[in-house]
Amino acid sequence: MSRKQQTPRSGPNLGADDTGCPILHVDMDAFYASVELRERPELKGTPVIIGAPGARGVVLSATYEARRFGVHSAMPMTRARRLCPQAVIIPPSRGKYSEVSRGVMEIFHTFTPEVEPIASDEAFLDVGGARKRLGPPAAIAEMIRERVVREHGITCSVGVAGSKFVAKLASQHCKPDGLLVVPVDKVVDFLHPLPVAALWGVGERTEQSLRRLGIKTVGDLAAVPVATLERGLGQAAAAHLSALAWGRDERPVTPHVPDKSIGAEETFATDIADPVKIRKELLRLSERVAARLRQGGHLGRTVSVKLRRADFSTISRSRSLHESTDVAQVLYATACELYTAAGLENVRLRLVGVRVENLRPAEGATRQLGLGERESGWREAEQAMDRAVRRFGHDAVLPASLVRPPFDGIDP
DNA sequence: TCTGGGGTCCTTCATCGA
DNA sequence: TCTGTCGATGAAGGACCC
Repeated sequence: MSRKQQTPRSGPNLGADDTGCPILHVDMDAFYASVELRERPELKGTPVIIGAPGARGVVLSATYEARRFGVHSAMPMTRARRLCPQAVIIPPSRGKYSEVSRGVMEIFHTFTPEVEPIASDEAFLDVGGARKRLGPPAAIAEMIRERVVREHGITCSVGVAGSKFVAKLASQHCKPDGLLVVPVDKVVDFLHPLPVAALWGVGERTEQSLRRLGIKTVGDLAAVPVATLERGLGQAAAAHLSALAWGRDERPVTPHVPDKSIGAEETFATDIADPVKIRKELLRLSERVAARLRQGGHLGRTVSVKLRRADFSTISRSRSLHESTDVAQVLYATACELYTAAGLENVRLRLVGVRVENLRPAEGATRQLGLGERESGWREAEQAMDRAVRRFGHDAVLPASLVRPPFDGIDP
């Protein structure tokens, strides 16, 4: 589901030399749209856009027929509809995509345990250890593509290379439904004609900065001394991009990357200034985040709130607690304090968010009460809520303030 | 044109203790 | 005792990714 412009696709090159190319990047083609089209085959070959039809949605995925009209992921739905009025709009059903994603990831694991998922629709695989058993990487890539189509009815593209970053560019290059091997001795030839925006880490802003330095292609970037880049981009980005421009990327495929933060946010259908309604939303988000913390076995120590004004300017405020928590009431109380301290009460907001950082495993963590503090019982109450939700479904238990009285006329 | 939601990483700045 | 410096840490914001 890459949002970057795709470079022209090349034909399959199964015959290319894949020696020293154990890394595969597998990327589903127009993932959400492809999943929907399995149930709506009559829409195949037509423009289809996946996205919430409401006023403030963005495009989550679009078929290649819709992309021909300039529609792409993350584009506001209003604009997408203007560009392609004949497109069929399908609201997303995330549960369905998660299910297919799980199935596809299971297929990957039958080839190698070295699978690093980077999104629901893409993953890196290191098949270096599978060569003896299954053959060379390009052959494995072709087997994976064949199984994904056969078992899930959707296509994917696979890049095969010596590093993650080149494999990723290769899969973008051969989309849709393609396979591209970039042999070790052809990496520089492959990279240097590409636009700098193709590189991982170069978004709109960085592209502008590079353009000011006269850099348009990866080859241009490679020719510029790191010290010059540092002045425009900062130390880390300069070193990173300079290495990538020469195809240097030592990052291994890492199957288990621990979570660093968990959060939830909500954009309102219309802007809200009423602090009572904002706090209600903070409670709802705190409940969601805390439930996910408990589900994942995490405790978090830093609580941050995100507040986006009607003009889209965004501020965040955070506070580290004395002790890590997974209790919604603690998150909520902190979020409310941060909201009040930010001085945005009665200011029109379009989005609020709650996030918890500095995570650590809940297992084995000791709960230390502060001087004079009494056990509140919230944690036990919320764990009981978790059990009820697992048994009876999502709306089985809610904090009283989130229970909507009948006909109260207030937007949720 | 009017911008979702869930994340990671980096930079800058302030503060604090040694 | 005062001042400067340095590193660690926390907070805020921004850019980027899918």
